[in-house]
Amino acid sequence: MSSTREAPCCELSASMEDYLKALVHLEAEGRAVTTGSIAHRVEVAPSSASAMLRRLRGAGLVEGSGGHEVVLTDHGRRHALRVVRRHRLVETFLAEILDVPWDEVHEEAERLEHALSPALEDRIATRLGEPSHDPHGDPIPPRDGEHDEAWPDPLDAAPTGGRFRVERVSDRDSDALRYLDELGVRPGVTVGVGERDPFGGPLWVEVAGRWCALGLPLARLVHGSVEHTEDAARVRRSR
Amino acid sequence: MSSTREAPCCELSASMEDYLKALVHLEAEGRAVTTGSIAHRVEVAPSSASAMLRRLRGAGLVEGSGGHEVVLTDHGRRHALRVVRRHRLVETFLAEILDVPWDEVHEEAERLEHALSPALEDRIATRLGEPSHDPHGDPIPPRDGEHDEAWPDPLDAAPTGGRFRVERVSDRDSDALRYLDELGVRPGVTVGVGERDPFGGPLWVEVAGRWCALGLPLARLVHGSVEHTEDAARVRRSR
DNA sequence: CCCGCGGGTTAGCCTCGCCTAACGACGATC
DNA sequence: GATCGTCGTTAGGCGAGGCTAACCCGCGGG
Repeated sequence: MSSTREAPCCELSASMEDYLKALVHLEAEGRAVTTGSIAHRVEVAPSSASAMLRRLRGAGLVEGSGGHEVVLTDHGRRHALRVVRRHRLVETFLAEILDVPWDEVHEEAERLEHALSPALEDRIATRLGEPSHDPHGDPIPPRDGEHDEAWPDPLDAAPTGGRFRVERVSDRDSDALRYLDELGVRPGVTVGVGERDPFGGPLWVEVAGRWCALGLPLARLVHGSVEHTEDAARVRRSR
Repeated sequence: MSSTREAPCCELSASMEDYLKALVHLEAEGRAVTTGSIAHRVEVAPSSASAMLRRLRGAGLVEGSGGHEVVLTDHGRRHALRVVRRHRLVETFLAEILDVPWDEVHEEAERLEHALSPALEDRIATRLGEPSHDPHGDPIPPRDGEHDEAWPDPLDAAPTGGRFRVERVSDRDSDALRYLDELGVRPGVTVGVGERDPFGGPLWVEVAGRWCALGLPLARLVHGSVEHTEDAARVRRSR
């Protein structure tokens, strides 16, 4: 039972797992992976992140080489992806088996992911048929092996006039999720991309025949890929 | 998100929940509820239990009045039963929905019970049809209202020659559970009570037509009630 | 009557994870 | 080239929850 005398590396605290997860996410979003961005992500003072990074370095999960760059070691990445896998399996499980609405599953999974044994993780995966994506369209890392966490393009960068296939929606804002769900914007849905109003105005999209205006912050939560890639390349790199 | 500024009483730490659970269990088993027995139950040094009891007293969950007796307040009992409810709901859920074998559910639930939101607790209960008992036959406390945690009689006190209906099996020893399961001793099963070998020898019971010998420690894990209560009263109080 | 012993508490210490405040280093700016 | 933010780290604390060692109290036995 003691948390002290375990294998020197295999039992991570819930906090450590949260930091590892944050590292994977920042990396995947292409953001800088620095003490500050990590602190912001896990909602903690920079000094706290600094201390935790020292601990993670000590555990061989992270390499910082003393400089500014923070990089997961192979070992650290394996652990981190494991946590992400558990999180997304739980989300999928809650949505499919218990009908928890997709805007609530994230918060629940945030706590449950730390309480799942490997055996239970396997059972859930099996029960769900080894799903590849969670309810938000996030890819579920495999038990072991390669995993691509990269995000498709954001909706706000899609070319006007094109069709955009929604593949993945950020799960970090529950209210936004609920709103998008009401509008019908979900992974798997294809929407029409309309005008972008000037001066930071909304982006007009057509969902199931209805036009609606999405504020930029909202549009940026929606990711996917452009269908009929005629002349899209130019617009796509407009940011 | 912060664990600091919540309602001053409503969010209990996982440790506190474990202690509250221990209190309910000791009480139900008729054992003395003292610092020592609590410490033993939560596998902690007596001094640690002492400190925690001070905290629980401070939170108005426990009354000790300074003397030796440790008693749950109404408030404390409500919280404690809530934890027990979550634990047993999780056990039932794991067994029914994920086919986790009954000797494993306890350990998993031990961690998951602290990570369940009230909403999820309700969803699980609903999904399972508001079950009244978990896989070991332990009664699940209702959402609110009265609850009887008392144990039926132990098998080792059943009168020789009678029939004994198994109602509840202690979930604390996983190996024992697995063994009992192999023998066919489960809640709902009725066994025949045979001779008790002398000098602490095993108790012979007949399960589904087969006779097997249960050591006393094992027999004491099995609880239930005597069927055909002819002349049982005498034997039942023999300890 | 006193002694020993079992059980509870106190004292003192540790780790983890968080905080704020102060400090230092580095790049942009004047 | 001096100055000022922006970042990161260090220093110093705090609370929760553990531990060991020492102490204290009450009770049964000699």
